[in-house]
Amino acid sequence: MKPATITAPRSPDRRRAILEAALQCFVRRGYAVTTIDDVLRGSGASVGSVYHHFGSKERIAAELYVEALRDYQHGFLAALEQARDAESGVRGMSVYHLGWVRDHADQARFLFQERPPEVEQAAAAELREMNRHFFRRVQDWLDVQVEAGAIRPLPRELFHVIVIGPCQELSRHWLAGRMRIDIKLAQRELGEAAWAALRRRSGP
Amino acid sequence: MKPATITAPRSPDRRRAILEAALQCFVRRGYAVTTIDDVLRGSGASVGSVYHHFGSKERIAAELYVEALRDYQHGFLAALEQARDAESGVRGMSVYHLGWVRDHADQARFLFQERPPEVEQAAAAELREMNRHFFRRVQDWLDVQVEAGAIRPLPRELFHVIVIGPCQELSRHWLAGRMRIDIKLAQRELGEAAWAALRRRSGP
Amino acid sequence: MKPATITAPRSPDRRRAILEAALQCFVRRGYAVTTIDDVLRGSGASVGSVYHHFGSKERIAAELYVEALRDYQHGFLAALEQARDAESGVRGMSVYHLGWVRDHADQARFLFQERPPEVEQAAAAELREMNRHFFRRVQDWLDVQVEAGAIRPLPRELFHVIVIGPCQELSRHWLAGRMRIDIKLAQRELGEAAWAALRRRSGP
Amino acid sequence: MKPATITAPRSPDRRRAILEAALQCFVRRGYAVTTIDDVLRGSGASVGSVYHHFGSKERIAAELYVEALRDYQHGFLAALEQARDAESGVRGMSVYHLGWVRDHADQARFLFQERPPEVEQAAAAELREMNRHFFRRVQDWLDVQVEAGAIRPLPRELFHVIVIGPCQELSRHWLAGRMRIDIKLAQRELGEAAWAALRRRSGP
DNA sequence: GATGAATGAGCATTCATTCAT
DNA sequence: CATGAATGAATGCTCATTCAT
Repeated sequence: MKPATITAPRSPDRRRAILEAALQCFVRRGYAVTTIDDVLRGSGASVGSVYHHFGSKERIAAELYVEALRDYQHGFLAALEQARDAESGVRGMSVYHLGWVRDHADQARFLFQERPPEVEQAAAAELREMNRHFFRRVQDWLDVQVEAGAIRPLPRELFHVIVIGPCQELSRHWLAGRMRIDIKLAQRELGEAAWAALRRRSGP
Repeated sequence: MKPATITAPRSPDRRRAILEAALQCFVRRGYAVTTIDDVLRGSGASVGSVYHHFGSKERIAAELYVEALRDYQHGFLAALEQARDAESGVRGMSVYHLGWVRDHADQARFLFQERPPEVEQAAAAELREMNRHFFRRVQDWLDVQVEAGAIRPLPRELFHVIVIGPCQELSRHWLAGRMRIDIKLAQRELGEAAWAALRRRSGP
Repeated sequence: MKPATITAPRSPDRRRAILEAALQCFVRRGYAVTTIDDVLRGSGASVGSVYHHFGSKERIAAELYVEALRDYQHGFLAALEQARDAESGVRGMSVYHLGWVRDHADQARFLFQERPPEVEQAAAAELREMNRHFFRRVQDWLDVQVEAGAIRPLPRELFHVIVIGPCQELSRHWLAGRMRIDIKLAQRELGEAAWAALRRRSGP
Repeated sequence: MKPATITAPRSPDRRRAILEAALQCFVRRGYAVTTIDDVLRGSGASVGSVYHHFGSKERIAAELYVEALRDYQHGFLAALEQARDAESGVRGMSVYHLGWVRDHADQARFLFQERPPEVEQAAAAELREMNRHFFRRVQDWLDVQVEAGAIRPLPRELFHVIVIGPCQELSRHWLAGRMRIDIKLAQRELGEAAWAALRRRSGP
């Protein structure tokens, strides 16, 4: 008599294992240089299994890419849209970005450090849709704040660049292990810097 | 095992031609994906010649990397050290970075977008030395300004990140052709943003 | 980067076919000068298949080397240990050596004529073990005969050299086709010579 | 005023240096695996210089081969032909062979361990002539001894093999560093063994 | 779903050799 | 005589992918 343990379906575990091993490899050695064999060794799967589930190396990467980006954007919008005012919104972006990077280091490495063109291309359709939606909502929020006079008018490209740029730069160094800094401190200071750079200044 | 046929035109610029072709390739297709053959076709050199001069694909890239970084850092320090005051120094960094990127687009693409680990490693010794010197001098300048009360005290890592981060982020998008913006405008606005974020604020 | 076309006949003897083709090549042209392509043509396998099974050219050779040596040593010990007395033991070694060479000409060529250092090194661990066991057992036999007064005492290194040396020298010439001689005759005469050189002589 | 030192011609030194470096390389790494570049590094010569003097890698080796063999054979015949009787002749061969090997270790390694077919072929004409002369004279000596009843009649191939085989086998092990033995002892014992194997035995 | 042997185009690199200076 | 840049065929090996079991 078998005990009543419910045997979980193999397949989802396999997929997960493969994705996780692949992420490790992409992030440690780089996508272009990672071989399917590396992924096999890391996941315990067989070649056949990998190709059964994903069909190609590109598509493994594409799946990881989309998954990570979706998670990042989802949280970003949630944080932004529940902000009470312009200042907490702007500061919140820095806080969110750095927090997400800290909590999803490998996904962040893959998303922000590597951008293998083949992969972006393989995920292009889905990416386009996601980005369109994401940037529209960020822009909507921004337009409201500018109209309300809380944020100074700026070409929209610069807005994103001013807020996220420092976070990204810091993230890159931090993720590469080239910079040891307290993330909480960075969240505060980069939020402060972003707000200082964007807020509407009345006086001189 | 039998040898070549006819020795080709002895060009004193073989090295240069190879470096330039390689840069083009690395930047268009990516380092990992560029083949020596691509470089051959681009430069008109023969395999043997490439290996005679550089010894490996890595070392071609390393040479390009060091060369580009040296040029960037040299100009950066020159701009910084001839600045009259803190404000023009800070604004000057944004101006310099974006200007250098615009004027050396391919070198910038290679330096800032691609960072193949093998290449960094191949150039590691030289890089370490260059970076040590560079950051010491930047830091020295910064210490003076902070001491003089012109710039607010900040962990040194954040300083660089706040000034260069937005420029880098914008550069990346611009170099990737994903953003069309007037560089002069960006120089002004990102300089403004950086200065707003760093200057010592007296009142609220 | 796109893959193969049609999977070829799944032969359980792929390994064997590769080993045999490789032996032919190594022996005809020399190990260093044999190309993987030669082995491919000789075996009908594909590059991938060869590397799937062996991993490197060296390891193909190492496997052949160990296999041949094992066979040689196994038979040698069997012959030695079933010899009735010292004389038949000593004569038997010459007989065995020359017989084995005649019956395994290509393996002998590989084992005794070529000794590519890379190959010995690739098989080093296994070889060391085999040789230790082999020489211990030969030495044990010899010690008994010397103690019994049938063979004159000699530094152990010289014993082997006196018995096998002439066989080896003859084998080399014979295998290289530089000497045409009746092996049976050589077995008798070299056995005779070895015995004459080793037996304990009573009178002057 | 220059001092009266006679400046020796450069060329012979260069040739020597190249030959010596080549011998080292051939012997340490193997002929097939030695590159012209190895020889350059070892000799301080330039590619051009090597090709000026020798014309090809093969011909460097051929020259070394012939030179070594000539020296070996010359001494061998001298020793043989000044022997007073059969016994001292036979013993003398072992003594000479082992002595030459000890005194010309690298040349011996090249001559006896490596026999790259290309090299033998490149020197074929000269070799044929040398060997013909050498073996004729050895045979002549032998015929005399057999006719005089001092040495038992044997197929001529076996004669050489019985005398030189043990020396060769020992030399190989000794040259490879696999055997540490006193050469004087070996000379005596292998000479003894050879004589025991060849002398005409009167009684049973 | 899983497995792993088989495939072969493609790649980085080596190396003997030539020849203009 | 010496030098070393240039040549390019050849080589060992990798790797994404297929497919019979």
